[in-house]
Amino acid sequence: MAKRDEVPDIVIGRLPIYLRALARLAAGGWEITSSQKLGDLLGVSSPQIRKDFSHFGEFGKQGSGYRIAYLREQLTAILKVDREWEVALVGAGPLAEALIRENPFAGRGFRVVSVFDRRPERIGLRLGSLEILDAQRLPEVVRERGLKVAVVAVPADEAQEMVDTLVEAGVRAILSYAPITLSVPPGVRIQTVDPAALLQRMAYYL
Amino acid sequence: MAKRDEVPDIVIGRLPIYLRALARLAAGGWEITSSQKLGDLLGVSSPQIRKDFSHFGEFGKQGSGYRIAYLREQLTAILKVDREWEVALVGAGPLAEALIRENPFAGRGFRVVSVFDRRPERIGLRLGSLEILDAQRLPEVVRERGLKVAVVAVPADEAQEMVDTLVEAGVRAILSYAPITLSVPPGVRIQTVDPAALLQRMAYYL
DNA sequence: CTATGTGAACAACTTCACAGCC
DNA sequence: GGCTGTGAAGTTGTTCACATAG
Repeated sequence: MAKRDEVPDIVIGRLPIYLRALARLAAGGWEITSSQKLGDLLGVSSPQIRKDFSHFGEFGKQGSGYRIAYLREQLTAILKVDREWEVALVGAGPLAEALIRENPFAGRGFRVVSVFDRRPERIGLRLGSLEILDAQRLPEVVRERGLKVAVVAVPADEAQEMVDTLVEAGVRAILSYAPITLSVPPGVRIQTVDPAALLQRMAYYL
Repeated sequence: MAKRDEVPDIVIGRLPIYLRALARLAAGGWEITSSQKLGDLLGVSSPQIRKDFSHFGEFGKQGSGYRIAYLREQLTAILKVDREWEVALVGAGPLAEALIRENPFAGRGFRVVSVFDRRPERIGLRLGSLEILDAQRLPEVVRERGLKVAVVAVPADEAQEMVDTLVEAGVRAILSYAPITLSVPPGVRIQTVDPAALLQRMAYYL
């Protein structure tokens, strides 16, 4: 039962969370789970989880629950992370270095394949196994490799310009670490990581 | 008109975004703005913004709009970021290093005052001006300094343990970079930064 | 005439509760 | 008996539209 027709974005946003939890359950040796168990683990109600899944199909067995391996397959396919997207990393500062070193995208559908910086003193250096390229070559490389995904880790004043360049070159999903709201044309997605904003949100309750 | 009685958390979550935009407007020399202008800048509807503010008071002038300086004062006070919260940073890997070097919390109400790591080879080293302390001393330092806020940047398997220790020592707001759902008791807030989850969320639309 | 602040109308999301299947 | 999948009910959040103030 399900059309992928108009699934609310808020539901899409929870699928990666479910995937995270399922990966851990699988790593812990579990093969089966239930909406109840998953919900307890995540602080989400069990009907919420069942309703979320129901937008895409019927993944469980009544009476027993969900086979974890199968559910992961389904969710990764829905999110299109059952493949590895090549990612451009724009900005080669300390944060970019941390991203390359700790690689939080590993095993989650993304792999950084090229790094760019505009500062002459950084161009040509290596970050992990990647050579830092001149930001001027960004459009060329994005187009040649057909990159659709990028991570932006440049100062706030340069971010919009970089985003415009990326979009122009064909990128359609951008993760930005610049603490500003960026504008993109329809059909392009952008998400901002703003740790200070998250702290401020929590400070209200202190 | 307003009780701060029961303001929806989703509204609280937007205040830092408004603050970000106001800071930029102020930096650009603007003194006055309107819900319309702010909304255009942020991709939010103008009634949304007015309604959000109305939970806390009346900050504007009919006919003219909002004085940016005054609005910033009010919002920082509401979020309790009109002061500087001292923050414990747990985990001294590359990500922690990037946080210290790029300091995304500067000017936004938070300052990292101590860094901890459990690995003997890292203890005693410096990160910026801070000496990396033995994670064993965490409860002691948190208690002595009365820290209420912490950032967790340790591997996923160690995160829950660190969170428990922090909470036990009195921390009440935690920002975690571990890609797992962590559990905290009532009265303690936690937010997770999971860049891979954000990318996965966007991948759905590719 | 412009732009806020806000009840009332509307839309979106979540939870309930139960039929149906394992 | 246990747990899913799902319409219907309930709740929460957003937008409208206008009275009101500058």
